[in-house]
Amino acid sequence: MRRSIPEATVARLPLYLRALTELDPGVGFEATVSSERLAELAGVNAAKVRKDLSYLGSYGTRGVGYDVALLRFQMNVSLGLTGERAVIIAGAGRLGQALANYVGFRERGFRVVAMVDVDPAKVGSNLSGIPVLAPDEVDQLLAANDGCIVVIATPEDVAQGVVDRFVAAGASNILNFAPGVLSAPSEVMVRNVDLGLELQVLSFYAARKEGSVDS
Amino acid sequence: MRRSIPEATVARLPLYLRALTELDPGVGFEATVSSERLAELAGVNAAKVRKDLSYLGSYGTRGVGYDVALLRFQMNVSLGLTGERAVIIAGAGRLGQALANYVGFRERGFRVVAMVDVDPAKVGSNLSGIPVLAPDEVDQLLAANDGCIVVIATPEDVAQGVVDRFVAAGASNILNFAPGVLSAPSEVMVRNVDLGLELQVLSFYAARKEGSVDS
DNA sequence: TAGATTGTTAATCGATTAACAATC
DNA sequence: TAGATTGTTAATCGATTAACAATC
Repeated sequence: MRRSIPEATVARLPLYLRALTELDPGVGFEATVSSERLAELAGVNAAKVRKDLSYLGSYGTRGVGYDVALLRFQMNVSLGLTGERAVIIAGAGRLGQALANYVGFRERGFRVVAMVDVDPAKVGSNLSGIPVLAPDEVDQLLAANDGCIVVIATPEDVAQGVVDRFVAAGASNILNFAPGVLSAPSEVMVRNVDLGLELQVLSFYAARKEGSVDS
Repeated sequence: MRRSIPEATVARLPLYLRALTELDPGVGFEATVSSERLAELAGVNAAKVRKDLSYLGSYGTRGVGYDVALLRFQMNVSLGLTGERAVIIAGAGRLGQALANYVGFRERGFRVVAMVDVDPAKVGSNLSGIPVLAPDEVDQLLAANDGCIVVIATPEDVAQGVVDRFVAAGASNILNFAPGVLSAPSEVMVRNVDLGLELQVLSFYAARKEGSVDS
């Protein structure tokens, strides 16, 4: 029975992986790293690093530190990044296409295998080498890509319907770019990236700075 | 002396604004709303709603609820959304262009006034009606757009330099899409959206589901 | 052995939520 | 007045961090 890892910890694992990747560029460059140094690279507290890493197992050596290559490997295992992971993008509009071509995905071991769109003018074509499929091919697509991640890049008003369709086809990991609250069964992991919300939060702080000039 | 509002609360204000906007579609449709109902629409706890809203001031009436139109207006004031707010996008690549055309920004009162790029082939042109400027026009651009938000959509390796340049020109609110830890003076608000990180977090949960099948 | 650093416990902190007095 | 619902206090919860025993 595995302990469950706090979501806040999970969200920091990619930061540690990035730091480890920077430390491990060649052969025997920096063999070990302390929690202190790793914390500095990831921009967090050293105690937090040790606590987070202890959830993954005991990969450090007291008095020495963490073996960079080993920890990096284990981190990849924990994050399920040992092979290539398939990504399917719902919505082949501007955002969908930008995401499909985002090099940051490929660099991190993700492969966009298909886009799905309702537009008959797009279906059947290849956009930057990525095939565009019709919605009625979703079942087949999901069956062929076990453990894939579905990215929702459709207009807001159809997002819930699209999610329902993908969940029915077996999707269980969703990254949603459409604004608004989506509902999905609790065993389906949904992460939301709301670009408008991010701007509104920044607008709040911008307004605050303006406000404090006078009064 | 204003109380400072917790960041977690600030991040929820846009959710409340969205809910209020749904409730307020015409004249006298739903005049008031209870914290209970608002909580349901925003997908949070009712006590949290009341606590969050109390930071903005006392806009409710005991026994009655919140006046939808009034609260919506005050929310817009708090979020600095009473006028149009300028957005400047650094990087006119695929992601930058997708963001520049993202309708969700315009719908929420943001206006992309310019993109900035180093590519001489793009500088001076209009991409979807948005002018592309050269880096040496940044000072002028920032001076002309007080309280603007700068979006970093450049490659990772130049992001820090771009941030430094914009901060020197007076930018104080940054939405960063480049992976990695950016440094900026503490008075500059930086929010990070790391698309690769989001996928890695989902990959973690996907791996977990696979793992629990066997073993 | 002495110095360094992990892994973990215990203390601290902040955010969430329940409860309720205030009051419409 | 009775019922409803806010605004706020106090209790709870979980996450962060300091501290230190274990141990290389």
